[in-house]
Amino acid sequence: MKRSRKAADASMPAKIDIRSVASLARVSIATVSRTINHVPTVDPVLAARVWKAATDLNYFPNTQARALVSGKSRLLGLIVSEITNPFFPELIQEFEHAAVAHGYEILLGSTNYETKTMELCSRRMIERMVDGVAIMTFGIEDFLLDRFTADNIPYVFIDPAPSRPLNSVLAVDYRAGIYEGVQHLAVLGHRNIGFISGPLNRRSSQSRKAAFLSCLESTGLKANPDWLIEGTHTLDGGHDAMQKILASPNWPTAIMCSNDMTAIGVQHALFEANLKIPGDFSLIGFDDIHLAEYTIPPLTTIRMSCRDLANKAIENLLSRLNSPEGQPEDVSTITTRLIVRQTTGLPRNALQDLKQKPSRKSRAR
Amino acid sequence: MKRSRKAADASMPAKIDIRSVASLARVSIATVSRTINHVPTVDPVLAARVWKAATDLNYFPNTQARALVSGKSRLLGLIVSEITNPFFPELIQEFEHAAVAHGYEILLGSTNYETKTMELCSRRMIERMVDGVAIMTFGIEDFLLDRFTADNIPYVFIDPAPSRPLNSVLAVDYRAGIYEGVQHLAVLGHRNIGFISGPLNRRSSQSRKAAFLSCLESTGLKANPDWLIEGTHTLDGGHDAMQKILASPNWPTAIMCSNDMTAIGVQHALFEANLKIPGDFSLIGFDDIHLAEYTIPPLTTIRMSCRDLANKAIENLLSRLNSPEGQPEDVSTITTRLIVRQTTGLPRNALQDLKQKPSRKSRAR
DNA sequence: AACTTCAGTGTAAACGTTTTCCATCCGGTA
DNA sequence: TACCGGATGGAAAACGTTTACACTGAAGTT
Repeated sequence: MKRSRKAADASMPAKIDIRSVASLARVSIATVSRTINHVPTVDPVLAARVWKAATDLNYFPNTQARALVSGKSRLLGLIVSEITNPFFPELIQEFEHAAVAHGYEILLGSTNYETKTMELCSRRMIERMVDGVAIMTFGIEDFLLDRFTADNIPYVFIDPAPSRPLNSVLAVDYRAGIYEGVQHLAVLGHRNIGFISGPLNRRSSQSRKAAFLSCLESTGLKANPDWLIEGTHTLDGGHDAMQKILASPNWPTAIMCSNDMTAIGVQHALFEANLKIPGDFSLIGFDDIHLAEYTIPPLTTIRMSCRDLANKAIENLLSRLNSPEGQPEDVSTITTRLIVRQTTGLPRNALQDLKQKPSRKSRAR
Repeated sequence: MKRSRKAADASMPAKIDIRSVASLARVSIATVSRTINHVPTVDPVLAARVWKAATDLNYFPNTQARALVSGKSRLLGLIVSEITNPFFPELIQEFEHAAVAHGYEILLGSTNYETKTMELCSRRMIERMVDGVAIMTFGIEDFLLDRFTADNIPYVFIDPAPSRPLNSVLAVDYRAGIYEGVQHLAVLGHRNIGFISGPLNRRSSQSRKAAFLSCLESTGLKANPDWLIEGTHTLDGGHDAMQKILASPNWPTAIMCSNDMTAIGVQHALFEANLKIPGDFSLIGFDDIHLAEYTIPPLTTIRMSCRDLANKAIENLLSRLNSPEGQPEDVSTITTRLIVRQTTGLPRNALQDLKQKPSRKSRAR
């Protein structure tokens, strides 16, 4: 009665805890703890007995108890936008890989772009005492960040949060890749380029759009509002956005998308409309998910290395975790670059134009 | 000195725990606990004070401590094969949705088809004291199952594990959908059908292959070993498998795939070889991931509803969790069915054959 | 008026670990 | 022989909760 809250009926297998191991190995629980934590001062003979007992009993230490007393959960939080966008599984996999390499596990949260869900995710991270958290999605509310700070949990953003310390941001150089993309199109002869963004309540969507606009300008091209569509970073979003562009009075000759899923949606809208890629429209995606190689035709896209992203995030978190006081680590930068495949080509009617007004080509330079 | 292990320097924000809430609300910690756990007997006046204090302090209860003492983590484990196969994120999302609806969170594990990783995942599940676990991937070693049993953790499989209790299996009726698929092809006139399986060390891969073979037979068709390829359930695997088939002396006129990613890989191999779908080859996938609607052309496939799968798994786990002693729940069955899109059509040379030997068509019936 | 109930509250034990501190043991030295 | 110091092991406190139990009043019953 004393031992257990529930009546322990004989048929029930005995609980396997540190005490069972200790008694089987004929040592104290302290010695068991020291042994499995590889404290060097324990006598090899006892250690051997402990290991034998532990494996015989199939003993797994209880992480919750461990975390509770040590104050370290060896858990890293990862909050992403949407697990069904293949970019994130790839990121998650890299993140997990890097985490495990450093002896951590990950606790995953997916916000589905909802503020409420984001709050729930953050709560979970705190309740489960993560040692650090990587926020790979849009704006988190300040009171949650304050709560992280109060619990001394370092966090890292994928994009500049203006109000927050510099050592907690992972700066992505969207401009590099997007500039390459715009240049690539311009060189092919495209002058009219549309852009389908992600949901604009996300900082990273805004950044990508802003980068596009700025690159357009520095290439000497003008944006047409009809071709600047807010998408949702989903297949359906890309499809619908392209239909809107097709419904506009003039058509661009090329489309850039804020992510690859959008681009695949665009491909499909064009397929339905019986328009050819790159014959009728050139298309550039963003992210370079594995699938991009496998679309028909394979997608020209801008690569943002999720391995880089994951490694830099973990590195940042870990260094702040282990250092005395979150010193101002230099800001990590993630670069992006164009991967040319088969969805970009000469603009529609390029040959025809060439024949009719041969002067234009030379004028364009 | 007594209060804290580390010297508590004044600059450090005070820990927010149940005690802080209790003292701010001027009640005992028991009352705080009862309030936040919605025990009905607490005086509304005090409850109000507690809630106010909790929100003022931004208090989140520590899940680890909670789990430790109550013996319930309110965590459900989910072990999948491979997070980068889009079927699984869709499944995970459904699973999480259903779990949250019942007040549970999920702990995710991804095995990448490696036995070692599977063991690590299972360990984590046990160490973190999950209340139940759904195993949506291939064979787990017996000693791990025994450990689950020892800890009184109910588990559920996606496929019959012969040696295990019936109430822990989720039986998928692969045959229903595959039969529809084979029939569909046969009616179109296909007599030579290839099959690209998943990795055959997985029970569910074996089941799908066996179902295909059996359906082929009952349709009166014969299997050709050259067209029975073991794939990997990945894009690359599908691509490579199709190349093998193209290298064989005779070509089938249709291909069925054990999952959609494989089918997309096949599409790409055919694109590279400049062969048309469904003109040269008809193609059927399996799973019906969201992407299947978006391939070019859209993929005919066999739907296995991951919502069904997730809901049934959770239902099963929960009912065994709450019932006195794991009573023999009736086995849940998941059905599959054909979704016809645009990758299936008449066999290659069908019209030609028709012209040349009109008798064949009638003989075929 | 003296019991019984009972709702509502607080105290303290438990959960399974880690970690501090102290006791013991050993060999070596004076 | 007595003493010291360095290993090494064990007892017990601590982590932040839940929950069994005991206690308090007030209300209802005789």
